[in-house]
Amino acid sequence: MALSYTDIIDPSSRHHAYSRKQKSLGLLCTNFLTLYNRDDNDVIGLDDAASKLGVERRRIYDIVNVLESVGVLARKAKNKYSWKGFASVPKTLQELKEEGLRDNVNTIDRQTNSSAKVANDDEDEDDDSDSNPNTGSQTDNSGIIKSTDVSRSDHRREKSLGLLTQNFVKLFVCSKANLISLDESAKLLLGDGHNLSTMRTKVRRLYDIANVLSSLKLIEKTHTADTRKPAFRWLGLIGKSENGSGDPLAPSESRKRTFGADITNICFKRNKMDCSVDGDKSQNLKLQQIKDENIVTVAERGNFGQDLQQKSGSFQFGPFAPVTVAKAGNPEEKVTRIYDWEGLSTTFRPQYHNQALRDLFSHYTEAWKSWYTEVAGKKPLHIS
DNA sequence: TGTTCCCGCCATTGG
DNA sequence: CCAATGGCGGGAACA
Repeated sequence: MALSYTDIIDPSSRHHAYSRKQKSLGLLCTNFLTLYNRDDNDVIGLDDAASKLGVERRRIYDIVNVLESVGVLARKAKNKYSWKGFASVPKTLQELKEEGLRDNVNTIDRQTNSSAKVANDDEDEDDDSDSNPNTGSQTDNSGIIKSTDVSRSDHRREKSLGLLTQNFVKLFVCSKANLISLDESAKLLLGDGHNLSTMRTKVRRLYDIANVLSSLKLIEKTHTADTRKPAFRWLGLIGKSENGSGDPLAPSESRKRTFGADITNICFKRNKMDCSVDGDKSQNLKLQQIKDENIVTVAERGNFGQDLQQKSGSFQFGPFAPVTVAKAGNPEEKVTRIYDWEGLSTTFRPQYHNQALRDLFSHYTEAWKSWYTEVAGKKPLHIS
């Protein structure tokens, strides 16, 4: 009653009916990340992903779309996506921010959004001028800008999951608010013409997106301080770990997980159950423990459970959690890690409440990163 | 009961 | 024309 048995079921699983949690988009995304967030990932085939993850193709589209919206992936061609990694997330966020600010003049409200509307998507498309495959290397478009003018047939785009994701993210990045409830953001993202039905649908999508974003740890689920209403808090680039290159444990050991046991879950149908996965119980912990502490701003460090859930919970035997969490008594929470430079810049993202400061810092970070990218040739993507 | 959100039908789009 | 893509909302797990 009080506690759900699902959290304490025995490892070998008993009967149990179908469990939704095991098939959530968030988990799927985590697995996806686990599967592809490694060194050289040339191209990611949707079919490949679908079969490896043991899900239907439709679901892959879902996560891939939001992943792309944040910059983790880039669409290469039909059925093919390229892995860009978390390293390109900051850049994307920055672009989104600028775009958002530019789009809707000054609508930055204070903390509690009141009567301010942010990012209203009208009827027509919002002609995002950045839909080109910018491969992280800034500067001029290298070649592939064939977008003479946005295809006007993209009337469908306006309701796409991808765009919704970006707008949702803009909501956070453009305003100072760190806490937003879904129906709130749905209301915001929806003009005013809000039909109950329309709202509901929008919120459904938002749930989907939120789950994936949570998996990426860009946001976290919580509750509003005063109200008991559930909401999502923006985490942003706080502690991006694995960058695919600075990961200490990747090498030597089996980088190519030989045990795709749980990543590849092969159960379908709602009535079917029993995924016979041995390690999924630890994933069920979810992130409930956080409770809410209105004081915590961006500094988030207390979600070890989640961290474990993502990494060790998925596969591997709970390895490098220590490096990440290390200290626990450190008040200021500056996860000092030793990734590559990008990781560092990310980690040291200032936690000031001052928007201007953050903005400025972001700018410098961005500039530096661009430079680094060029000089170090981090991303040898240069066609022409 | 209200909230969360997975499933998959089927409209679109692209080749 | 067919295959890839992806809205959309019913309705069931969950709290």
